[in-house]
Amino acid sequence: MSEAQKKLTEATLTVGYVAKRSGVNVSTLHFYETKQLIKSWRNSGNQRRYKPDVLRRIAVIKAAQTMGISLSEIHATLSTLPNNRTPTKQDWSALSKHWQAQLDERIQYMQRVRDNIEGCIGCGCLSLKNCPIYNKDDHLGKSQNGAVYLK
Amino acid sequence: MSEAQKKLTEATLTVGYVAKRSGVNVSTLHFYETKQLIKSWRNSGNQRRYKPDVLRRIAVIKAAQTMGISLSEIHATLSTLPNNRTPTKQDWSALSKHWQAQLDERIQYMQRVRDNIEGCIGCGCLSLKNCPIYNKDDHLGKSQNGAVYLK
DNA sequence: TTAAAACCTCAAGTTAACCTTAGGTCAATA
DNA sequence: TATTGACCTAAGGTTAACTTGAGGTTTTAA
Repeated sequence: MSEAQKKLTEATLTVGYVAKRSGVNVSTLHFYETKQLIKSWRNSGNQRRYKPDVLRRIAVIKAAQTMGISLSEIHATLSTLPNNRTPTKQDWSALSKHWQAQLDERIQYMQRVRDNIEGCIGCGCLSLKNCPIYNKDDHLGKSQNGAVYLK
Repeated sequence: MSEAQKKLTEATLTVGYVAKRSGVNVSTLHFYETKQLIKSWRNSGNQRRYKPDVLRRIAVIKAAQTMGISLSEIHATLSTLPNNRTPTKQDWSALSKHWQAQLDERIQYMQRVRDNIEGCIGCGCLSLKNCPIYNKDDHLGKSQNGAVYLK
């Protein structure tokens, strides 16, 4: 299908509209594009145009960030989505399953921290060698640092 | 008297020793000092010397960071410790209680996210207005962003 | 005593995830 | 048609929490 036909048959969104609908800044959309988290094409005047499913994509990015997943991890996971077609509900569901598991791990780790923090602060394990908090035996400890932004 | 003996009798620690014992870099100790998280005095040659309780302080800082508490929050909490005497076990215990509560909140929030993420990704709340994840009604949502580093 | 190891300060670099600004172009509307 | 608002790029700024490097001093140990 030609570009012209696409525009006629599918709704195409401007960057300003997408920004308003998704609640992120235009600059963030630019930024996400450089990070290959979203994509767009250009109209004749070099302005960005988006397919509507970019909105869900952004929502997913934001949700994942809320879970403490970094943009690079998000990028990795998003790139498992089908490239040739608009993702289905099943596609998105699989993503959420993936992240749910990560989140479960993090929650368990936090619980362990919570349950040990007092003893740890009160104890004499100054070298941090025996501290249960520092002995993360699950692979959480080995994973690259994932910042959790709870804003 | 040798410096080694001094360490035994007066228990004053050098920056290198503290770094090794606590597992952080010397540069980090410098940095923490500029942030007023720890303190030291200088010997005649302008080198830092520490009281042994700096080790516990560092352990606490690290533990709090593990819980996702920012250095500025840690600074605020640490400054509630008595200034005039070495903190007792009770003092430290009070600190841990304080942070435990915060951690509980974060865990609950994460659980809410986990329990809602699939529905949220699958649902049509593209404006993010009705999404349970974005409607953090507890004061977690209003707090300054606290990065959780799970390295 | 003297060389190596440990310290010192100050400035600048690093990473993530954006935001801001400058200097222009494009598009919508009165 | 002309103006205003929306867009564009590229570079540089921001914050947190550190790290690295340069250039010089102090301590320790053989």
